[in-house]
Amino acid sequence: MAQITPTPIRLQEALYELMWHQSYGRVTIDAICERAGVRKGSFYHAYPDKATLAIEAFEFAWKNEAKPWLDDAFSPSEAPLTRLANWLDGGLQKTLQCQQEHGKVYGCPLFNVGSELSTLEPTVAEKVVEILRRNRRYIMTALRDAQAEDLIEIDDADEVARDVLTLVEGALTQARISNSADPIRRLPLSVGRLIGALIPRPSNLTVS
Amino acid sequence: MAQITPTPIRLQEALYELMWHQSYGRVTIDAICERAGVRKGSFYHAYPDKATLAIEAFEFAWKNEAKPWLDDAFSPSEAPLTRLANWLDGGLQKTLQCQQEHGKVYGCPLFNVGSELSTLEPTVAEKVVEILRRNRRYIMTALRDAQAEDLIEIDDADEVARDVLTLVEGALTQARISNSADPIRRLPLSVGRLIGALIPRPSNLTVS
DNA sequence: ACGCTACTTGACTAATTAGTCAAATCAAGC
DNA sequence: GCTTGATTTGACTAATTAGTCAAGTAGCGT
Repeated sequence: MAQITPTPIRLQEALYELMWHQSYGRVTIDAICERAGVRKGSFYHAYPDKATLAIEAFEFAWKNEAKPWLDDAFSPSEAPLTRLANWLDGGLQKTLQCQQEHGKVYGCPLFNVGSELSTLEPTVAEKVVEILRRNRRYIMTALRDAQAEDLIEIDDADEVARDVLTLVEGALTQARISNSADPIRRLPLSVGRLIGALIPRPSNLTVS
Repeated sequence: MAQITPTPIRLQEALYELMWHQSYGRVTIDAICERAGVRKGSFYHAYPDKATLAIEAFEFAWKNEAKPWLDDAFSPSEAPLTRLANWLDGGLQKTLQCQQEHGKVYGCPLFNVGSELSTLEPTVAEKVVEILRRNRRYIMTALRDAQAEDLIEIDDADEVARDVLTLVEGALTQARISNSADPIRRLPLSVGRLIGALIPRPSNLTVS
């Protein structure tokens, strides 16, 4: 078959979406193959197991979705706190769009799957930690700039960046559990409280 | 067999610990029965399915573990911010003890399982939401008292209580994913930042 | 056109798992 | 001690699932 997209990529996309919408454990190899339009033999030709595929799926999603989005939202061309606003607003918009389409709030696949697999598939959990760390760098940079421009007063940008990410991921998980976007809607105020400043309105109104 | 503990309770305890240490999806009925020392027929005599058992397991754990602990930590006999300190420190101590025993940090079963099941078993997720709400009330009460005693300055105790719980649950999940108690260790400072006050030392040094 | 390699297919096995059920056992009242 | 109802047991079925493999096919360089 002359597939438009190569098999490994289709498998990555299939597992990524399935485990985000359901859970890692609930997704069978058969389900991945069905969604990817591929037979099981091809799966095992491309990957030795589900965990290996999951790791590549996360990396693929980072490179093709998360990173471009974050690079845009956290562009140094914007004022530091506006970057945070763009990021939070972008997440909310994505959530609302997804909610309209599927009737569900799915939260953050990294956090969901990472928490599910930490004790069962350490290699996947390690990948999650790595990507979360990449996320944190964006926040830290913005906070440092905000501090340098006297927009906020914090002692340790790294520590506060951890807290911001923790709060945001916590809210995304709350949103998933309660199937409601409200915890995400509240985030600008909440993050503002945490860093001791008002998060402005976002500048960037595009949604992918 | 004259079991010391009745079968339903043993099943609840078995599933609770297994799904906390592993994940809900990974735990089979057989595994529950084995750990409870009970045959599968008895399981189906006591419960129609795993989800129903999970809901009762959460309620059981609330009544017998969480509530007594929270009632103690958040006792109005203590100063409001000391209550928060007791709560956070108690969680850390539990985590460290568990880490010493099993070599793993498991985080919060409510949040882990809630996030895993929100799209798959809504009834279980609803139970999780309910118990999280109970948790929030303790925080809210302490914050109101702190506000009344001019220890903190917040506009809406309910909103801030949500943020505190979100931050704490987020940190517990981070701790699970990275298998490290550090995110929990940081919590007094982080929560202090969020409510704009220094969390004092805990008064209560007992660990169950 | 030929041959080589990489990929795909479908049919297969073995193992796990949820769920059922009739028979056996227990506990409690009489 | 007997009866009755609740509980437990172990053996069973049917379905799902991971993983294998020999044979087939497509694509590419020559």
